[in-house]
Amino acid sequence: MEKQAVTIYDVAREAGVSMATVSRVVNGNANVKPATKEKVQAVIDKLNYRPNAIARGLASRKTTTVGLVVPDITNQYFAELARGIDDVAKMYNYQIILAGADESNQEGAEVLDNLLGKQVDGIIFIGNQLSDKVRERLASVDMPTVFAGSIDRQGTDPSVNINYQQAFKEATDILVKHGHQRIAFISGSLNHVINQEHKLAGYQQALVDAGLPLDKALVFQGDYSYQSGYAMTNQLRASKATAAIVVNDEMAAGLLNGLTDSGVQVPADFEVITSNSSKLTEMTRPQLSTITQPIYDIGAVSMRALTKLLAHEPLDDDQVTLAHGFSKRGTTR
Amino acid sequence: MEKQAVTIYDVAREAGVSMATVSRVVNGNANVKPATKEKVQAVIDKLNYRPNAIARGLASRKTTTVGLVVPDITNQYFAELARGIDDVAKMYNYQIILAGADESNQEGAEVLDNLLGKQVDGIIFIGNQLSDKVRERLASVDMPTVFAGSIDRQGTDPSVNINYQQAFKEATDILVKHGHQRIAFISGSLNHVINQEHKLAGYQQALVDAGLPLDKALVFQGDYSYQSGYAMTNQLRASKATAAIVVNDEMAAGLLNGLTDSGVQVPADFEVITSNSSKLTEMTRPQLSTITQPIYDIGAVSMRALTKLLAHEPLDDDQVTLAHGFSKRGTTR
DNA sequence: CTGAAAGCGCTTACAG
DNA sequence: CTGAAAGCGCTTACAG
Repeated sequence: MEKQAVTIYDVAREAGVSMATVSRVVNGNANVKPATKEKVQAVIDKLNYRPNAIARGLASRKTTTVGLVVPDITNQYFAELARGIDDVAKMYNYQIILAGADESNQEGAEVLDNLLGKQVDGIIFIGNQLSDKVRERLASVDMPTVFAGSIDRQGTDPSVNINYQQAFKEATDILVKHGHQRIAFISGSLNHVINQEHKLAGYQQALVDAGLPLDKALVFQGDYSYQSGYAMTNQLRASKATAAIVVNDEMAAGLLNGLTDSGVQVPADFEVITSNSSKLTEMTRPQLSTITQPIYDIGAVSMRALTKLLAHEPLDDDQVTLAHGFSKRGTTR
Repeated sequence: MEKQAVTIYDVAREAGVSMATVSRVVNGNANVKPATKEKVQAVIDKLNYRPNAIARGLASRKTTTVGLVVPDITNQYFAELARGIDDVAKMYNYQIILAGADESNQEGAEVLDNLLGKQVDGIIFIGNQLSDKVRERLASVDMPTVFAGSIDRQGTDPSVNINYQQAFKEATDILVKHGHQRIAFISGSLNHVINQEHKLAGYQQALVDAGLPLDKALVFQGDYSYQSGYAMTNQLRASKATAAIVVNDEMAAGLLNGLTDSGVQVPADFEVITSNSSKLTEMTRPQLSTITQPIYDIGAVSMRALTKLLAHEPLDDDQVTLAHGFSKRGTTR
């Protein structure tokens, strides 16, 4: 089908040199006489030679390809991370293989196997939770891996995140200062380490510091979707909560609209803080007050870290923590 | 770095057969005695053998990899298309290489070259407009290509879309019926064929049918972003328009919020219809009335078409048109 | 600075 | 039904 146009052999013959020399020119190897280099380069241009990355990958055992494991690319947070990753990958001449891995089923391991079969040089993991199966498999092949905006139970691999616990504590503090006695925590599954050990922990710390009780009836688990946020509205109202802090923007948007639809005035009667500062936070009305995090940068820094790993350069910092902030918008007073 | 665990040679030796036989078993070739097959499979399982896709790709000249060219994965419309594409790709055991190609600069050609270097079997193109440079390059290599939710000037490659012209005509008809005399058309660049020849054409047709004048002052060009929609507000008001139809949801969300912020009541004083029915249309307040299109399916059908192309199976239909509809929500009366 | 040759891990005719 | 061998298009020591 594809007409494998010109090979390294063609340019070697045409330029009157060996394949090895062509290879050196293509790869920018210094040990080539300038005149030779020019001659070869001319032929390359003339023949419009483009090296076959597959052959190169087989011979060198490096594919300049990295796998991006991501549960759902239509999620704004993940998509913005992916954008940062892809941009930096491009800079360093890596390609991204998308590995959509729905976290709710067991396809993660299969997806990973496919990636390994493709001989990716490394992996970037985005997601709420790494399944045990996947972690096991990952460990067994010792593939360079970076976690972007994601927390692994083990914490042995490099990662880039904000300090979720601190950010959630601060956000909860704001609600506490506004006098709320019953503040809800709207989470994804609490089996996800990032929720249980980081975000929930920050929320609880703020309550404890304020002398408020920890009431389990104020902790809700959704599935990160707009719908699950919307569907939570009645339960939330029944809990007598007067404010909520939400772990992701899609659920927060759903919740906000649910509240509004059931006649609750936000922020007058109920305050909401979300936590990803994705594009969505500007689109709702009122706009969502949010913990701010540099999502694009988290992705970019993660990919940069992976390129270092692959080049065997030292990482200044294994567990990078970027700065977070808070943006007061329309859902807080 | 990577320990290339076991090769086909290892399992051949262990199973007491030739590499060729192992290859046949792995590829499900029928010409293997059941007993042999079992024996080999047992060794494969025992050694946990996973074929090296790179070597396979080199030998067979097929990589089971397709390139996905997409301008911005953080755009909801594109992301939902990508999701459909990726899901079907997974079913047919294809991997997706993400090729982010900002349409505003010239990196498209480079990105395509990278894809070709990686020996992808085919390409799915998502985007507002294919640059001439890219089209040229694409044509010169005759790579199987499918356009997903996207229009190419030539229209020679297979594509999956809705009937944009008809959809925009119908949507404009609705606004006409509501008595609007000045209906704005909020577009991306009019140099983009999909806008000029399809969406704008449908809008204009409705106006002509209704005996309304075509006023260029009512046609606006943004860059598809929320910000560009928001920034258009004042101009739009100055145009004396009382309704608008918008080519994508992010701009529509920006416009809606811009109108609301400047004290315009939507839909009482101004009606808005958007056209992608992405998740965003539910998140705004009021929720956006929208042309509905099966975005996920457009992606899925596109990828399915590509798999057929790659298997040299006939395509029932080269230019697939899926059904569209209209969903009345809060921004129309 | 340059070339000959082996090898990367597979698939694919070709024989039998 | 199975195997021996060539070949996919490169890179990489090794020599010189």
